[in-house]
Amino acid sequence: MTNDGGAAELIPGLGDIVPVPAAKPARPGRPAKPTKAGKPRKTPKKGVRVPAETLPVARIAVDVALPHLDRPFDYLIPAELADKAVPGCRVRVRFAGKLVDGFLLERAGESDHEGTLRFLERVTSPEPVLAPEIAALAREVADRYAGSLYDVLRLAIPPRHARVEAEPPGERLEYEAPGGPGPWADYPAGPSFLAALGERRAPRAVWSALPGPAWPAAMARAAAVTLAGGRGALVVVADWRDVARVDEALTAELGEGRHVALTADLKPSERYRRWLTILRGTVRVVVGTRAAMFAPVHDLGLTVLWDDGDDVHPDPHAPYPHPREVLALRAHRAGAAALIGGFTRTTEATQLVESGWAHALAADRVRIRELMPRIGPVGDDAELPKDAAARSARLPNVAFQAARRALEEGPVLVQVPRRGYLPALACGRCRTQAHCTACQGPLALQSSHATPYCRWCGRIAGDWRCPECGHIHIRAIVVGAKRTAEELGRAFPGVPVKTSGRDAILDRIGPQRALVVATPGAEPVADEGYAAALLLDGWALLGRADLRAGEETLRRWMNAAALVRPAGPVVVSADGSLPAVQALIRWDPVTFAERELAERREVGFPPAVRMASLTASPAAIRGLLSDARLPEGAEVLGPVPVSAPAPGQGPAPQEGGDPERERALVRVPRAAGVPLARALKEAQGVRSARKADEYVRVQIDPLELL
DNA sequence: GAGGGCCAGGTA
DNA sequence: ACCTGGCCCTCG
Repeated sequence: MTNDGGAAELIPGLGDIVPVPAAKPARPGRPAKPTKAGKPRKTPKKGVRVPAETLPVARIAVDVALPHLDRPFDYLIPAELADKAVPGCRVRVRFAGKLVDGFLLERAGESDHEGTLRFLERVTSPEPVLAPEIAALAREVADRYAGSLYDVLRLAIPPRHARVEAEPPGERLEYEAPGGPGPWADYPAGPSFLAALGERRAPRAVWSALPGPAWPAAMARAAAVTLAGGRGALVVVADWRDVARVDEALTAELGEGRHVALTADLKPSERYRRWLTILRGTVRVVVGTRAAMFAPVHDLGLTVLWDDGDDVHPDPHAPYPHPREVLALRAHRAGAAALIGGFTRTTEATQLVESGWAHALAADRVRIRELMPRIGPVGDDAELPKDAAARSARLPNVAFQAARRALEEGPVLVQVPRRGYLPALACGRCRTQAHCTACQGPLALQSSHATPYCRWCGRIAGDWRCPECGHIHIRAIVVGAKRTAEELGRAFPGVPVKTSGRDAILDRIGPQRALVVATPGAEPVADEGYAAALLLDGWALLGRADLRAGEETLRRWMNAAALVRPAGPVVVSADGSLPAVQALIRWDPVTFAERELAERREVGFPPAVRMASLTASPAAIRGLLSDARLPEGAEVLGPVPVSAPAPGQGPAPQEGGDPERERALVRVPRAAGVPLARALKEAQGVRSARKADEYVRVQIDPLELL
């Protein structure tokens, strides 16, 4: 900064005798290049290339990973590429001497770059794959998540498949208006929501879906009405099974050829083929998993997100954008409607309602009661059945009896938490989870120390005292289900046992009697609904040392319970006085989420605040933080050692993982989210420009706050 | 991240 | 006069 070329570099006193090369005045910070006398400026060796006659300057987003190079670079379009070099096309350019990929953002008449411009090396394909809407969206997403534009473009634009590109484009099919409100008749505000979609308005709703299998049809109807109004619709769901369900509903609603499904398991060619039909406007309705959030739907009129609390939604690639944020941004930018739906309510969606961004869209209580299952809790101290096999499966008697009766009528779902949850600390007497008195973070024990410490701020909690009962001893809650499908099978001899879990997920099952043992999120849909459901080991889910444990547990329970027939019995093994259990029993996730959000406001946790997590060695984290000009009110927690992988991400902690890796959290008021991202991005840029030794992983709004 | 210019200090 | 290494800056 002090060395800004020209006179500043001169030795005092010699300045007036040393000849100063003529500096380019317009560029402070860049020392003027003294062109050596007699040596002519280097000219490109390539054959004589001339720039295109009109708009010869191409602004290019270049594929370089460095944060400080995250800006467009200007190139000259050679005359022979003038027709192919259209905005949005893929190009190859020489950047810092190397050939790299890029996207042509726009063409311009001239450049404000002072130096000479290089020519584009080639146009990879004239297909304008980067639509202007997506380019602007990607920029905003990058800024929001402290990432770089190209990182987002990599997520947004699938790899090219040349042969597919050459195929003749299909034809756009017309679509007539659908029938009445369909499943939306069950919601008092449903018909007016649909009407607004049809009138090309932009209603935004957080939708509490009724239990049962009707939600894909409801989505399809909303998409159909949007399409009939002349606009496109984009639906994002968590996994391929939900994609298949919505796909089926869309086929029923729209007929063949008016929508596409995008999933990660498609072959690259098929994926690109389908994506191109969207890009080219042949098809304007899309359902897909998270990567579809960037699908370049023409005339976007509606974005839909299902089950926004599902932890598979955020993209695992930097900068880790969340579909809820991205779709909200898109809806906002495009003047499109937005629908965030699920059986439960996340605190984030609740925040959107409370801020006035979206309306709540729910059925009335009478209709909910007609369709919901009958839910009863059994606490830990519940009576065990007399049946020996059921005892060995540690199935509470109530659950055992309910399942036995229900098996007469159809399949019974048994939800068992996955193994490998993190151990949490709780009061030794009343089991209230132990929190840090300074920051409310979860307490943990490290094997070597006897005193618990806070996972977030690192404070030693030697003086812990239970806020509920005053007890001073802490114990570990042992988490992880030992029960197996085999054990349960023995309790119900003669009943076929099916399992659905991580490795082998069942999509759906028939109406025959069967015991279906599934881990949360992997429950198959029963064709005629389950006759009953047992939600086992609820305390293990609830006891997780995670900010979202309550919210997440309720989500998993309700997603399972929603698969049960109306009035079918659901037994949940958890203390009935717990708020999450109460919310389940009353089928009232909204009040629960509102309370949860109010509590987060009190203690300053997301989504009431914005957080960023920084993961690296302590030294690198400190380096980044000292470079970053954090916004007013920013508060740094930690760094503390990264203790274990996120729950649900794998069975056991990787022992021998880098002990140097630590994590710090930065929290700011919600309004300071973008300044925080900008500050961290800038600091990353400073570090990478000066070749900092180590990369710090920055994640905005991390899902896991352990 | 990589290549290049520039300076300093050392060497022929 | 020339070489070498390190630093720092730019990359269109």
